[in-house]
Amino acid sequence: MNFQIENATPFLNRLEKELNPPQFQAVTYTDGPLLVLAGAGSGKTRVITYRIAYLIAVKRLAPWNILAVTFTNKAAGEMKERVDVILRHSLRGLWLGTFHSLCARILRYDGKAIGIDPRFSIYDTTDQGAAIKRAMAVCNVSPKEAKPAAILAMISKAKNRLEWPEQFEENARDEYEVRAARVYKTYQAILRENNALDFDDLLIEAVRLLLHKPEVGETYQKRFQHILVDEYQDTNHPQYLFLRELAKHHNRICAVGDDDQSIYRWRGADIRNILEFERDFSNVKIIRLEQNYRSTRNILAAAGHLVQQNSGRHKKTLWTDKEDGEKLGIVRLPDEISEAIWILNEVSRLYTEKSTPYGRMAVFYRTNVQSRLFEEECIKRGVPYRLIGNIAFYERKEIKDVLAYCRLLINPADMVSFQRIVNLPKRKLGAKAVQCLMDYASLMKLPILKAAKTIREEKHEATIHPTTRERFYLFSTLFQKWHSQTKTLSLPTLIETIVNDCGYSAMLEEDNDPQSQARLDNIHEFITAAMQFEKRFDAEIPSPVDTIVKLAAFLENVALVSQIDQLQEGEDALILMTLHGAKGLEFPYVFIAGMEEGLFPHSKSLDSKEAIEEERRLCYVGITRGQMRVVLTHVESRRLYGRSEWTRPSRFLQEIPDRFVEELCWSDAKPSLYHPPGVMEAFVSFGGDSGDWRKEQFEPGDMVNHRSFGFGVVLGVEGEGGRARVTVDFQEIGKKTVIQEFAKLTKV
DNA sequence: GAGAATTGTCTTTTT
DNA sequence: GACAATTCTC
Repeated sequence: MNFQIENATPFLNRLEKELNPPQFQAVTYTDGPLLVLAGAGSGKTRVITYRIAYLIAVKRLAPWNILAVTFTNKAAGEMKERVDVILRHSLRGLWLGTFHSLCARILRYDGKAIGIDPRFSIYDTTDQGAAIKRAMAVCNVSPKEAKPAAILAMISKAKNRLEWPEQFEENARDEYEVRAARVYKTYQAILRENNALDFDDLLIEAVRLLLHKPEVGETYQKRFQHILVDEYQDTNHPQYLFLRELAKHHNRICAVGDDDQSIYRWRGADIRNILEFERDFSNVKIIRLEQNYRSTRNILAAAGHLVQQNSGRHKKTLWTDKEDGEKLGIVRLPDEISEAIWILNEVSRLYTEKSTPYGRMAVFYRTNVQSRLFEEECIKRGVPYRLIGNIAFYERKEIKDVLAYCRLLINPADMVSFQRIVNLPKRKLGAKAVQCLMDYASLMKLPILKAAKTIREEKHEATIHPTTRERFYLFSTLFQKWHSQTKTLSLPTLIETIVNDCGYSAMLEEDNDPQSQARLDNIHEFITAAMQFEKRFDAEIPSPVDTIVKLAAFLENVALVSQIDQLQEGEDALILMTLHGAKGLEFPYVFIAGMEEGLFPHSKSLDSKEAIEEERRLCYVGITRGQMRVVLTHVESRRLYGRSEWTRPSRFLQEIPDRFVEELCWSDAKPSLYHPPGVMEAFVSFGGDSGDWRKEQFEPGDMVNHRSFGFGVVLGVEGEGGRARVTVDFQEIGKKTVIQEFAKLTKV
């Protein structure tokens, strides 16, 4: 057995040296189900990776017998890498991936047993949208009486309860739900017709397979002697069932998580999974990891007191042997613009005065719209920044278009893809003709691409004009051609050929849209990704494989790997992201903006206790990302959705005991780290002498002087008096809008 | 079928 | 206020 390591003792010694006692126990306990309650910063990932290594190196397990599940592909990738580094041993056969990718894998191997064609497409949110709209049209439900997204949400919830359309119909309590049930049924029929599964289907079909085909289930149950799950607090019901079924035989499942960091209830995560783990599995051992290696005492205590307000949680007390550190800063500012200015002032200051690299600082906010001001402020000052988690690469239109071509090549029955590209670039195949063809295909039970090909010969089909039929035929021949080339072309060249042959690149080159070049670049990036994928693929599977198989594997990868790792290493940039995006990360300096009632906690969570508790956990997650210093900002009035409103400070601010907090207020005369010049100095004087700069009226054309921005010319004035917003073209830094009473402008 | 006008939406997000 | 999605108009 070539994966064995000759001598396990050095490895064991190393474990004892590098892990604290509870961590060591969590890595080496293998007698039964294990729940590791790992507080923030307690070395959770470490435990999982070392445990995998331990199982292979000491327990002599084949990688093949281990199943490790994570929530994101990024986490999966990092984990594999880390185990690689520890073991320096082949991990071939190790199943490590997300729930969705592992379920897809099982279904491709064994889905046949429950009637699933292994070539199925995976539909993402956009594809689902197209399918649901079609289903609604079929059922005569207009998008006005029910929003497609709302119906989809209902369906997804039903699926998470494992309710098939029939049961959903039975349980329907009113006319609306009865109709929703009909749409659900039709939607499922459409997916089946297109040989497609949506994300929820991947999970529930895998569960169905395991439950109803014991002979299939058994092989997996026997195979996976050890199962490891990360972020267990975020599992939903089908995921729980999936694990429970797979763990049946060996009963050795190790779940790692932190109920205090459960922040995805709104998308189906069931916190009860982690709270009731002991009930779900027999003879459970619980290990708590309570030593935090990340944050100072003040940060930890503040976060701990905050989250303590929540009911129904596993009790645990995090501790650290680090020093107290600085208190948490709380800053109150007049509006969201000064908030961005203030935070960026701090960032610049830390950068210049303390030589803190930008990459060691992060700004978190509750909603994505808040990011804009920070982004603008960064641009104005030339501070490099990295906006995390906006539009995913594979969500871009041009990429989805190319993907649709590829998918149709693999799965000729995929109507959603067909519909997307049949007239893109323009082929004079309008919506009506396409609809007729789709009806024809459904009627004849033909894959849509086959229908496009044969409709030319269909003499009885009078609804479609012969010329149009010819065009459909022409379209289908493209795919025939590509199919014949899959034997000779490499994966990237195949995709390139597709993009060129179908006229897509020509279309982009010809039009005058300034975005087109960027689109072309994105497509090239996509082809590069295909190239890299092929390289990896060839390394793992050395025997020659038809390109069509690689394409299928690549699409699978793309469908499940939503966004490429946006946090590039070695690049020094300020990190901007939502609090949700922050989970699992850490930064020496953390700013959390928008600590106001209605924003954080968000207005949509104010009327439910559970929702508020989730917001509180989110705040806990945010604060515990900080290693050295955490500053929370809130504003008096905030402009949201076009209107400006007065706000109240977030309740979370009051829930942190005073002794861990210092109010950083502008009237504090002593200059401190959190009391930068420029804008802040304006605040200082604000309380004291009322200089005439407050009353002064500026007009466009006035020459002015600013304490830190220097000389400039007024371009425009909005409003009156101290609150007026004055736009000035500064000599040094260019155009900028300042609020008169803080900017302390003087006429020259 | 393309471009203009209007309407509606505005939490978090992975798969 | 910003943006996307839909509907209207030619």
